[in-house]
Amino acid sequence: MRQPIITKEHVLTEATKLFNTKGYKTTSISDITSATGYTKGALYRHFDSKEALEIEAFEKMMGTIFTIMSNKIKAENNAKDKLFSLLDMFQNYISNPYIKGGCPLLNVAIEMDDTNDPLKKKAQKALSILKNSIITIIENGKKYKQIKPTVNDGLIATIVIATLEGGIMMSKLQNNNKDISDVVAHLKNWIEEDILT
Amino acid sequence: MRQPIITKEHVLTEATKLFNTKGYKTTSISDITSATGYTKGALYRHFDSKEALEIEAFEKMMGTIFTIMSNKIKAENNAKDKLFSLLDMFQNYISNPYIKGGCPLLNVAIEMDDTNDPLKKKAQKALSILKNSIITIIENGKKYKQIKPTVNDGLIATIVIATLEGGIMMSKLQNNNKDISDVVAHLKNWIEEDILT
DNA sequence: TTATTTAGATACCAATCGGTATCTTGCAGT
DNA sequence: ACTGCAAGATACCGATTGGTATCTAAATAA
Repeated sequence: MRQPIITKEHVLTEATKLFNTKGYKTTSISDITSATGYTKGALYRHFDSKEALEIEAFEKMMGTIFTIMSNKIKAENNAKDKLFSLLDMFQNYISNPYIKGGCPLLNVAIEMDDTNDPLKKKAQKALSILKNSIITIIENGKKYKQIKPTVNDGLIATIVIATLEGGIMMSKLQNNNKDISDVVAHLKNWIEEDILT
Repeated sequence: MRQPIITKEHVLTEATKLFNTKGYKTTSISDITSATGYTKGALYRHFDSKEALEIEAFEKMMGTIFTIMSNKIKAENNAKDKLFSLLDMFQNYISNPYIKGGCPLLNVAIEMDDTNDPLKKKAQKALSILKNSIITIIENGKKYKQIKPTVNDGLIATIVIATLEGGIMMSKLQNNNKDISDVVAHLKNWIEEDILT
């Protein structure tokens, strides 16, 4: 049975796991072929190059995360619950990740930051989407008097993202849940005391 | 003129730069030899393997940073100034780094987190040293009534480190100083309002 | 001055890298 | 049933990987 769509999806899925755990440049084509059981010929029929596969894998991961995130945010009806559900998502991600290997954005940011690799631009874009969704929550929260009108939207988004990503790094390095939990608890506290009305 | 000590130092310095920018596993021996002008024969006389060189390079970087950090902390004589000098150090690091390529601890943590590479243990150790130096500042600050006796030392250290490392990631990804500056300003604010007496 | 040690250069190794050209074969359309 | 296309396998390419064995020559000790 030859099922090209399934084949492509299978390759993409396995490549995704490998890139996010081993790293993009340190994952070889043969790592992917031996993980899928398909050959190089099959892989290169569906993807123009390793670089194209890397990009598609990253975008798939971020697409998955942003879709889930968007649904969780929409499911809540006030700024506090929206922000908290986003924080909970990051916390749960460590113990029960949709994709193994930690945050794909953080991984690409660190691997590509000193390069001109196309993935760097993709990561910049992803970070900007993440930041904007937090800013939007806060803006709407202000409109409905749930959030102090004086706070700086962009600054809050930056602090939240930086703290979460740093917490992920620490928990992953130490195979802990503690650091990300502590970080999320602290952010919730901070939001309650300094951000909400 | 043959100067083995200088040669080894030269190789180690160039390897350090390459590892911290390109990544450890993606930097090849020939990258290092062409950066130094020395040959593979010279390199392998001074280092048993690439892995040994990686470890020595990482420890050199962390040693440099911890030495500078320790001096800056010792130069201040109260908890607030000690903490602020540490924050300033991280902020200045982005615009004027001792070692190019961002925080060596963060880089290794992300590259090695899903591996059993010996560098992972080294990074765990480095994180623990960093965390303990913050904890020590806070403990001493409590002793001299500069810091609220109720605060949780370890938690503060975790929040500070996570936020700083996340800020570094964001600034490096976007070639900014803004994110790390915002993050440091926020941490200073937080320390003044919630931590100090 | 001569002998010994050793820093560093050169030349090689098998294994693997990303990529391509070619070939076989399963499947859809007629 | 036959034909044509495309999915996937196989075999190859030159370049590069980390590592080693050998050789030359500079520095040191006698």
